[in-house]
Amino acid sequence: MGAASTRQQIVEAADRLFYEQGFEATSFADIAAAVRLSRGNFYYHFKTKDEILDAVIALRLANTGRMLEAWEAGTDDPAQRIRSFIHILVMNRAKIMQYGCPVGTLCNELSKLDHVAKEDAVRLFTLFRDWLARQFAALGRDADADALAMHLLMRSQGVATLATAFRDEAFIRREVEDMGIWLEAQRPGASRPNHLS
Amino acid sequence: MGAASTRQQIVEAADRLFYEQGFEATSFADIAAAVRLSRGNFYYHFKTKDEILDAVIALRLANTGRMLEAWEAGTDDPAQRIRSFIHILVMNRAKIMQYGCPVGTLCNELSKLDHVAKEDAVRLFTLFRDWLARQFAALGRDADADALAMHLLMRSQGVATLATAFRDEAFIRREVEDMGIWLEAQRPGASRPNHLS
DNA sequence: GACTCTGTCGGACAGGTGTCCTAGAAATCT
DNA sequence: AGATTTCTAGGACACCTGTCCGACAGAGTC
Repeated sequence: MGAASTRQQIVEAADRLFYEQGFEATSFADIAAAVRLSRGNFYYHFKTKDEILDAVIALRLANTGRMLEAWEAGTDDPAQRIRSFIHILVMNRAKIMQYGCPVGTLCNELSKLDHVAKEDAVRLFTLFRDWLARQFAALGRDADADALAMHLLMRSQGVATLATAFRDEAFIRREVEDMGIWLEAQRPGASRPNHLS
Repeated sequence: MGAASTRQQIVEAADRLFYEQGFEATSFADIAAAVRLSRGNFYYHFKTKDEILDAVIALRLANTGRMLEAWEAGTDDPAQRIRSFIHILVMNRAKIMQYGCPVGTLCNELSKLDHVAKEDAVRLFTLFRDWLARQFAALGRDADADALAMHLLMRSQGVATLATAFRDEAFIRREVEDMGIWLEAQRPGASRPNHLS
């Protein structure tokens, strides 16, 4: 098993632990135990804990990018692509009810710690934001595409937070359905009492 | 200065620090320094860190309860009361853009830590939830009052999370305005394309 | 064979953690 | 006044943190 594989194992274990326990609450020892490696040996692969965090964020950025590309390749209908985004709330409901949204909770934690990697973590949000905005633009909502993207992002974040607090699966499904109805109302020409929703 | 006052000072400092830095990232030493007390002396007032957390949650529950009562006493119009709730996003925008929502971020952190006080923290959400549901019921939406309350809570949580990530005040104001429009559409008899929003 | 490079180990290091104790100051009561 | 309770200071305790080092095993190269 070469170095690349070990390094990758470390990053993947850190990715999972940072999500499930939080960045601060996860120690070198935790990650070492998960990969079954001696703690001191980490110094060879990563000089500091922040370096691991950078690697984890880079991994998440890559994974997210691939996911968005797959959604884009899956269909030509922008609305259908947006529905793919909405659907992750249902697909990942079990983990979300336990640990929240990986992006939102990480950004929150890094903000509180005033961590240097905070901006990097926000790039995960930006990835979704820009992708969603492109879909809304393709849907014919060029003028307010970014506002619509932020609105949808906001909804998914709010759903994740409350789902974690109340562990309420029915709530997730109800709000996801409502997001679908909202999305339908965004098609140009549809009757829209609200300027956003 | 008696014990009650010192104890209160400790809890208030812990309240602020838990909000700004997070529970895990705040040490006894941090709180001691903030109150200008010797670290070891904490044992007299609080046996463990969890006891401080309990006291902080109790303080927040009391403060929140008082705030809700004040909103209720301020006007007889349920819609106006709900607008008071929505308005805290604008009023506390500076702190929210830096540290997020005190309730949401605490619940997220305690969920990840699988902390015993998690349920107590959720009671802060429940306080808002039940209060909002009562207002929606008074507005004539008895059947789905709780769903509407959760929907509004979800929106405020989502706005807080994204506002922290992007530090975007215009986004807050735009979404707050949209929440006002949404609220107007919830009056019984108003035209509503969505079953919730 | 000797040599280098890569990867791993076990442990050392200084410093911080939550917790806990004891001695004494300060306030209160009789 | 003396006695008693309330509060505080300072530091000890064992443990854990992120960081870092020196020794060494194995593979590949000359």
